[in-house]
Amino acid sequence: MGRGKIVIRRIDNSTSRQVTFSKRRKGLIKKAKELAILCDAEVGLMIFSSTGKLFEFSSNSMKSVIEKYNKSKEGQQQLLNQASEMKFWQREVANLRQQLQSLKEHHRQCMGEQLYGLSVKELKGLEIQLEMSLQGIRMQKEQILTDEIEELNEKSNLIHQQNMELFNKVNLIRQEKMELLKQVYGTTAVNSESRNACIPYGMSISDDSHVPNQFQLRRPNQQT
Amino acid sequence: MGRGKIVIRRIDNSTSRQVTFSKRRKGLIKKAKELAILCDAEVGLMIFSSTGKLFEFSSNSMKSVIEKYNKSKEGQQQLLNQASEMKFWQREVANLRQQLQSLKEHHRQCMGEQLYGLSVKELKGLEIQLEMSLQGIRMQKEQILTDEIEELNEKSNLIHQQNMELFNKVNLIRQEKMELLKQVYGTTAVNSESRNACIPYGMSISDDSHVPNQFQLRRPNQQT
DNA sequence: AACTATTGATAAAA
DNA sequence: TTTTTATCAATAGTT
Repeated sequence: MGRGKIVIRRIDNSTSRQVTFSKRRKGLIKKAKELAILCDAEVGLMIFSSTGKLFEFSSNSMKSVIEKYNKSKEGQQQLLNQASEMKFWQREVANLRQQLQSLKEHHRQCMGEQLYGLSVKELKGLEIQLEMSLQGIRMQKEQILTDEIEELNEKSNLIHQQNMELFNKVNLIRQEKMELLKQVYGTTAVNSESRNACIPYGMSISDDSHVPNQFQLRRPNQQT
Repeated sequence: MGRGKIVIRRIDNSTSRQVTFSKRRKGLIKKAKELAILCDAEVGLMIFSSTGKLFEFSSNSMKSVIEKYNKSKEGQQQLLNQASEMKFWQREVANLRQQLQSLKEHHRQCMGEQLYGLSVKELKGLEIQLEMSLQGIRMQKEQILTDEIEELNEKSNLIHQQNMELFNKVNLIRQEKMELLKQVYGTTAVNSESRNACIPYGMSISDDSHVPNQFQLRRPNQQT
């Protein structure tokens, strides 16, 4: 049908191909429409050009045609698989919601709310549970505090030791200095200087504890 | 193209319609095929006869054509809707799982487990929370017990009252009987009978409480 | 299903 | 792209 017969193979000339596409596409859609009307058929036609542009015709809606197609190919096609997968996720959601709901309720009861429906026995169970929990928490708390105090004590001991060493060093140096002064000026001038002897804050030579006041913490085994 | 022109409307004659369907369907599919080859296009064609039988042509696979179609109609069509709905449910599942997870963890911490990462401050918070919960639970428990005791006391009072009434009735009847005996036999025979007077268990006439022993329960306001 | 007169589709050109 | 026009293909009605 045309000025000459053609063989059915890809048209090489791009322009010519485009023109033919336009004409034949129109014709195909027209014929599809006619078939649907004349023969009371349901037709769906999708055409993508080589550049990806979509042209379509459907006697009703393309959606219903595709649905019908998928239904017709029942059991093996994507749509049904998707449907069952969707059901799976929906069931999963329902299940999780229920779990969450019941856990929330239980948790609330543990927190002393919504107790109205519970029996004395159930309440007693909750009470015992909470007492045990409380005990665990208190033990943990005390453990942490104990550890902290121990650590602080060790630090304080270390610092005190350093302090004592420095103190001794200072006294040693002063003594050496006094010896030198004695050699230079004689004995009288030395005694007045000893009043300014270097003594750490809160510590006297007669103090036997050898621990400065600011580090005098309670020992762990003395606490509550 | 035929022996005569026709108008495009549903063919009334069933046989004629069937024949035309067969011819035009073949032609349509042929032309679709030609378009696909000549113009390097992707074509999908679905035809349902009025009796529901499916005829199809697709240049590649119908599945890929439908997928391409849906992708082309992005956001509005069924398949994508299904995909996005699926994504919604999957997100919902992930979300719920996380909620459940964190609630479980919190609950476990409330129950005195998995306390290793918590600070003293957090532990103190938990402790206070649990103490409050415990208080609530104990109050609820005691409320129930109090209510039960009150109810029992009311019941006991009622029963006791009935008991007293019956007791009085019995004594009245015995008195009447004694009067009758007195009239019949004189005074001597009567005294021996009075030893078997009907007295309720645990109750004597001199007992001022008027409450039988088995119902002597602690009053609610006397308890701990 | 086959035949054919006729119409409709379209290749090539503009 | 669309129109024109010469030709071929599709098919309506018939057998």
